[in-house]
Amino acid sequence: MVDMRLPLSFYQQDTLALSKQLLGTYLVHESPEGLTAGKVVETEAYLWGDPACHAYRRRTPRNAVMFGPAGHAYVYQIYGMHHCFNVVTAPENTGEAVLIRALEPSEGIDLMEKRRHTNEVKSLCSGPGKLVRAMGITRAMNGVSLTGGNLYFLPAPDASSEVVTTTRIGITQGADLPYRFYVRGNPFISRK
DNA sequence: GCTGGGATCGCCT
DNA sequence: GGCGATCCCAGCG
Repeated sequence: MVDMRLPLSFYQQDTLALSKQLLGTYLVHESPEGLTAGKVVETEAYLWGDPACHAYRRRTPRNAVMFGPAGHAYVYQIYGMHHCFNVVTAPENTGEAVLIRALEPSEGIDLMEKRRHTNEVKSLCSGPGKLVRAMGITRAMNGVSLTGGNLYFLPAPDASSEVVTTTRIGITQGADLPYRFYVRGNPFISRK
């Protein structure tokens, strides 16, 4: 059987380009509890020199993975209780990443409902903290490869849909930068 | 050592 | 729509 997962070269694209390229792809997690997958419908870019980026100041233990090679997972805890999942991009020693903000659930919806304690499919993955929970992604997966493990992306099967570009959510620094992207009209995004 | 704030969510009004 | 939960860690002293 052919391994369809997106290759390393996919993640070595320019970060803003990749933020848009990721829309329509499928994020898959083969966990011990079962397989879950969803279509990426909302992303945000965090760039080098961008004050909202965790790598803005310097390399620290928390953001170290962002400075590593592209195609790895950066998972961090936020507000003491939630986690966010990012795709590391850019060459080594350049801290850039794409935050995955929302998925349209496609596989393992029962398992997602169990993990999220809700049966409302529209809200299973409609936010960065929610999708991490629904997909069974944990802090222990910070730094894992997206090209050689059980967490990976599959190519977008359909023709690309219309992408809306807007400002990012929940930040104060760099709030005016147009680094948020989502699939127009998709009901599974975190907000308009 | 301390302390303030954060790429959020869900419940309450 | 507003706010409290909750904790790691960066930055400063």
